[in-house]
Amino acid sequence: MNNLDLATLLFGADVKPIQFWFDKYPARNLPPTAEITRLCPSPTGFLHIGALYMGVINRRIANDSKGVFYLRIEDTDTDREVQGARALIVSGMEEFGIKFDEGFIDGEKQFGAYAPYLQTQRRDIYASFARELVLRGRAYPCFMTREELDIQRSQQEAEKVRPGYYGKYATWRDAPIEKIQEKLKNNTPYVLRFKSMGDQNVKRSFKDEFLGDIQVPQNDEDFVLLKTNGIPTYHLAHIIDDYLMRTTFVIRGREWLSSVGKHLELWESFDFPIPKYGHLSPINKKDGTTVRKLSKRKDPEADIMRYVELGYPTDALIGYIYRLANPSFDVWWQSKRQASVWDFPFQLDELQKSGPGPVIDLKKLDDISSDIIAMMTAEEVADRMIKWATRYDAPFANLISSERPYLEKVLAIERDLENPRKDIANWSVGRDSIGYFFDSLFNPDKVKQVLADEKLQAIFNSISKDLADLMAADVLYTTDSIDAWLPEIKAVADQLGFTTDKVKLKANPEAFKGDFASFMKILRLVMTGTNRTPNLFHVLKVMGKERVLQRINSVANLG
RNA sequence: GGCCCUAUCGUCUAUCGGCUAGGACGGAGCCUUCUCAAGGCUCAAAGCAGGGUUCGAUUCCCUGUAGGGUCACCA
Repeated sequence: MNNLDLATLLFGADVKPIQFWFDKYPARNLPPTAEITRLCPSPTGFLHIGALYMGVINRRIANDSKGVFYLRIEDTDTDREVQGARALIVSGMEEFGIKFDEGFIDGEKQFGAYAPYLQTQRRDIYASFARELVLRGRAYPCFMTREELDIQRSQQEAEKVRPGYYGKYATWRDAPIEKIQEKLKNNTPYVLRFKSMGDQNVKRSFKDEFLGDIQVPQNDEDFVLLKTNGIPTYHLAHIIDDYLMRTTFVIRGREWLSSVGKHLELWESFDFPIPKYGHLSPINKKDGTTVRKLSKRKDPEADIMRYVELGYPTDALIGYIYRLANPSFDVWWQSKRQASVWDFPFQLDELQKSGPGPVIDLKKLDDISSDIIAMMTAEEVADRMIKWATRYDAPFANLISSERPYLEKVLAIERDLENPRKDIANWSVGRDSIGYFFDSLFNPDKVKQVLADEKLQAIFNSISKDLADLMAADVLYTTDSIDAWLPEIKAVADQLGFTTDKVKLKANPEAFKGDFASFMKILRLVMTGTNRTPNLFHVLKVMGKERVLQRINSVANLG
C-alpha cells in the first residue's frame, strides 16, 4: 500500500490531477509589479464596516499598482451561512462605489476568468489538491469522533500540556493501512488531516507587510484540511484559491496572525510561491470603559447600511475609512476639501499598525461629511437629499421634490461662499435644518410656544399688525446685498419702536421696545420657529413677501 | 495558562536618539456678527511603571503591568 493506493481509496480514481487546474487557470498576464488583491467575506449577515475598510484598501492597492481586485465569497461554513447575505455583500460594496474586477454581479451571477468565486462551488478543485497532499504523504484520514477529541483535550488540559492534535496525540497519523481500510469499509466518517513536519519549539521569521518582521513558531498541528462533509477548512481553501487566482497580496484581519504558521507550511507542502501577507487590526468601539471589536450582533454601527440610512454620503464614510488607514488624510483633506476622497494619495506603509486597532469616532465622520456636503452645489444637495428621503422619509421626499426650485433656492443660501455654510452632516437632518422653509412643516402654534418661552410674545402681539404692514415693502425682498438690505430692515425696526442706538436705549429703556437684535430675534422666530437659521436677509429673500406676510398673520391670528 | 502582537492628549495619530512632544476631531474662551453654521485667534489636554544602554531616551534593550489576538471539523 502506497500513497497512491491510499489516495485512490479516499478519493476514487476520477479526481482530476492538479495539472488540470493549472491548465484551466493559467497565470495572469500582468506586469510583475501588479498586485492582485481580494476581499473574502463570509456570507454571515450584513456587510460589516470592517469589510468596507478592507475593500477600500485592497481596491486602492490594486488600482495603484495597475493590478486586479476580486471578490471571493468564503462559504465553507455552511452552518453559519445566512440567506441573502451574498447579495448584501455585493450591493453594499456597490453602494459605496467599490468595484470588483472579478467576482459577483449580484448574489448569484459571477464573472471573471478564475470562476467560480464561491468556495462551495469549488469542491472538485479542493478534492484534487487534497488528493495531491495524500500523494505527497502530507495528508491522511482521521476517524476520531468529536467526543474522542474532546476527551483527549480534557486529558491534555489535566496534564497541563498544550491541547491539540499533534505529535503523539495525532492518533491516526501513522495508523496501519488495515485499520484505515476497515473504517472506510464501514463508512465511518472521517476528516482529512495535514501531516505536519514542523516543530513548535522552532521559530521562523515571517515578514508581515504592516507589522514588519515577526517571529512565529513553526506549525506542528495536524490540522483539518477537509471536514467530514468534504468541504475544506479555511486553511486549505485559502492556499488553493489564492494560488490559483494568483493573489499576490493577502490582506486580512489580525486574528489570522496566529495561523500563519499553518499557512506557511501548507504553501510549502505544495511548493507554491508564498504571497505577501498583511494583517490589519479590527475597528473597535468604546463600550462603557472598555474598548472592544465592533460586533456584528451587538453594534448597529457595524453595518455599513446604517450610515446610508442615517443619510451620510457614501464618500464621507470612504473618507473616514481613508482617515483610519492613513493618518495623513487629515493634512491632505485640509487643503483639498473640494477634491474627491478617492483622489487621496493613499500610502500603504502608513497603514496603522498599533495593536488594538482604532476606535470608531462618529464625530469625525460628521466633520468629514459636513465638509463634503458643504462643497456640493445646491442642485447636487437637492438631488441627494431627495434621493435619500425617497428611500427613508417618503413624506419629506414628496414635499421637497414637489417644490424643487424653491428647495434649490433654500439650499443655495450661503453656499457660493469661499467658506460655505456647513450645517448638514447627513441627509436625515434635512427636516430640522431646512424644514421650516416649507409651509406644511411650519407650525404657528409651535412658534407661539417658542415666543412665549422666550418671553417675547407680548412684544410681538403689540407690533404684529404694523409689522405685517411694514414687511410688505418690496425693497426688503429685492435688494441684492446685505449691505443694502440692512438699512431697510433697520428702518422697519425703528418704526416699530426698536432702536439700533444702544446708548439711547440704555439712557431711556422705557422709550423703546428693545434693541435691533431683539427685533431680529422676534422676526426670525416668527419666520422659522428657531434661532438656528442662516442670515435673515437670505431667509426672507428666499421665502418671498407673500410667505413672510402670511406667516406673520398666521402667528398673530392664533390669539 | 502557552504563544503572538501592541502601549503618546478624551479619540485618531506624528516623531525613523536631541522635544519648548506636532497635527486633526472633540472641548473651553475670545474676535466677527441680526441668530446659527462657518471662519480667524487663543487655551486646556499625552509619552503605563521600574531598570538598563547613551553626553542625551517617547524613540533602543530587559522586567513588570495593561490591552488585543489565538489555541475548532468558524472564518
